Amino acid sequence: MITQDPDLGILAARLLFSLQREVFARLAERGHGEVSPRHGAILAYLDAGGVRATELARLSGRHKQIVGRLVDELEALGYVERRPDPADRRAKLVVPTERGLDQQRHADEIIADIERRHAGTIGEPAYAQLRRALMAITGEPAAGQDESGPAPG
Amino acid sequence: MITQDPDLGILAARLLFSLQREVFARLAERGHGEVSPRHGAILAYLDAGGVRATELARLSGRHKQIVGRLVDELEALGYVERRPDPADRRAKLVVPTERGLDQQRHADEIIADIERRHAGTIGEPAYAQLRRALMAITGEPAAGQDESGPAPG
DNA sequence: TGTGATAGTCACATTTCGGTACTATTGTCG
DNA sequence: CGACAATAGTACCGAAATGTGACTATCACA
Repeated sequence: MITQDPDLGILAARLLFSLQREVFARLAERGHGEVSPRHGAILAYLDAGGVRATELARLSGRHKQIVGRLVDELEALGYVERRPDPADRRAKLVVPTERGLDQQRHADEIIADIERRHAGTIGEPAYAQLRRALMAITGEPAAGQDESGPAPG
Repeated sequence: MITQDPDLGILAARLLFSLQREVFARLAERGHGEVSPRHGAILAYLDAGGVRATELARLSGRHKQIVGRLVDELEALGYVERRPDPADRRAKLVVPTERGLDQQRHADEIIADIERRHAGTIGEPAYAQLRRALMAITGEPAAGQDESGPAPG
């Protein structure tokens, strides 16, 4: 419970928030200072082919109203646009713009850089195994809330 | 970016939020349904000897006003109490009550159970190494915000 | 064709958060 | 010893984020 032997929740919180801090700070240096970690829940799941809002809500674990609002903001900032889904006239596809794709490329680079640094800290094989272990443990997208709330006790 | 090859942020978010969901759901079944993940930032760092609010703010990465409010709530719920710090008359120690200690014991059990399950999934040695790797990578408490904000893109 | 379910949005209330300002106390430096 | 900057904690207030319920349009299926 103490810093000496932190529980899994503390470790996960540290991992997530230190990553968020660094990613968005470095994104800001590269001309993407208007997106906040809040938008990450959307940005992280964008696909060039477009994704439905409902699917984004499912993946990110947020309510669809919140997804709608985040998409509004990203649309106003020029990161995504809404296009009608040819397969379903009720639905709209959230598609990244050129700026959105640029953000995605930068975010990928930054995260890759961070991952390289971690690999350097604990060794390539250990890092590769960490990644595999995390993927095995966290099977599917978190269903409840995906992006907020404190660490468990 | 896609579920197939999720980035580190997505993995960290899944790990944290799935853990939070389960821990607090199971705490609710054990008579601790009034504490929410928000309180986790405090509960996770409580110590029977008492911790100063400023220290809790530093550990959890939250503003001291927020820590004050969370402590207010936990105090009203009977989980902690404020005692004057004999070493500094400005400061107060946040000390867990018997109920707070009970919550801590339950939370520890639940987390231990989850960790056992994970160890069963990927194997004891792999899980032990996962834990070591996480501790090595996440050196000190997250400085910025510790407990909220979406996943990075 | 009719019925229930789904995609998305609007509007409202509630909760949560961040910044400024303030008091009390401490430590430090002349 | 006395002044002054720094720290611990709190109160207040506006801003931001979230959650709920209701509504329209469209789809799927019987």
